[in-house]
Amino acid sequence: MVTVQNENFSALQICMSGQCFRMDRCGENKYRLVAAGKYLEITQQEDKISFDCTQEEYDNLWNVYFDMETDYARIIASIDREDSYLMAAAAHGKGIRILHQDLWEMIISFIISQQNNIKRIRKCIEQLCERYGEKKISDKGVAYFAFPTPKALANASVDDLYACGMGYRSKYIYQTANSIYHGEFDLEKLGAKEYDAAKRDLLQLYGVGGKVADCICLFALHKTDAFPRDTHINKVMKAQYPNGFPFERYGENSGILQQYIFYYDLENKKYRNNI
DNA sequence: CATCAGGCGAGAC
DNA sequence: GTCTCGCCTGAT
Repeated sequence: MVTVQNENFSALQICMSGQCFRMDRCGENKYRLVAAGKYLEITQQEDKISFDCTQEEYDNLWNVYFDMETDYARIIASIDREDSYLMAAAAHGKGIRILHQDLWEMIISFIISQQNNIKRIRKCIEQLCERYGEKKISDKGVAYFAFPTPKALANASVDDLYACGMGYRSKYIYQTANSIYHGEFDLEKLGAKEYDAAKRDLLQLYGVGGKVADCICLFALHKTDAFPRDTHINKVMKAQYPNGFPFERYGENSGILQQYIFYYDLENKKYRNNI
């Protein structure tokens, strides 16, 4: 067990911010996650976070995965105090962090995410993992499925993927998995590139358009200047930033602010629906 | 029953 | 380059 203290970490907000589809709440203050082929449980009481793993695993994996060395309070402090919408959004989602997730997993996950809702995206991904991922048992004896390898998905037919509930995205997954598995698209070279170049490359993948490419850049390659625009963000931009979002001011932190806005809008919607 | 979900590709112009 | 259209599926 590794316990750390951080005021800008909320396991709940990370679950709900929609960047990670394989982390969820499993108890009052408990959360679980499958990432990097491993299963992790987290308990959080206010700013005290306990990771149920060895110190070595924390240092080598989760410390990076959860972006623990980045000072999110400083980023929030850089927000224009006269921008009351952004101030409120950041205050509300101050425990969100931009995760360092697996590139291949994010490519497939965000292809699935298009024209889809978060609940069903999660279901689709679990379906794929159960059918094509390796079954594993954690140190504590919990059974889980790792995310499928490129080989496993490349060997699935379009019909198989259709049967898994991927719908019209089946052909995208099929072709993208194959072009990656057969080395026609090289994942290795992407990380070193700048945001613009990485995005341009990702757009070559069948089923990856501008929004999905930005999500991959932000959540896997950690290009925090990527600013994914979905239907919700577009609505907010229109309502709150009719003259444009101040990208020049926020530069490489724009993507982090996008997550605060996305989560804030999501929460506001829930609140409105519960009246 | 229509509309909408964290869009995208294809084709028309 | 910009616009329109069709698309799996489940929830509301």
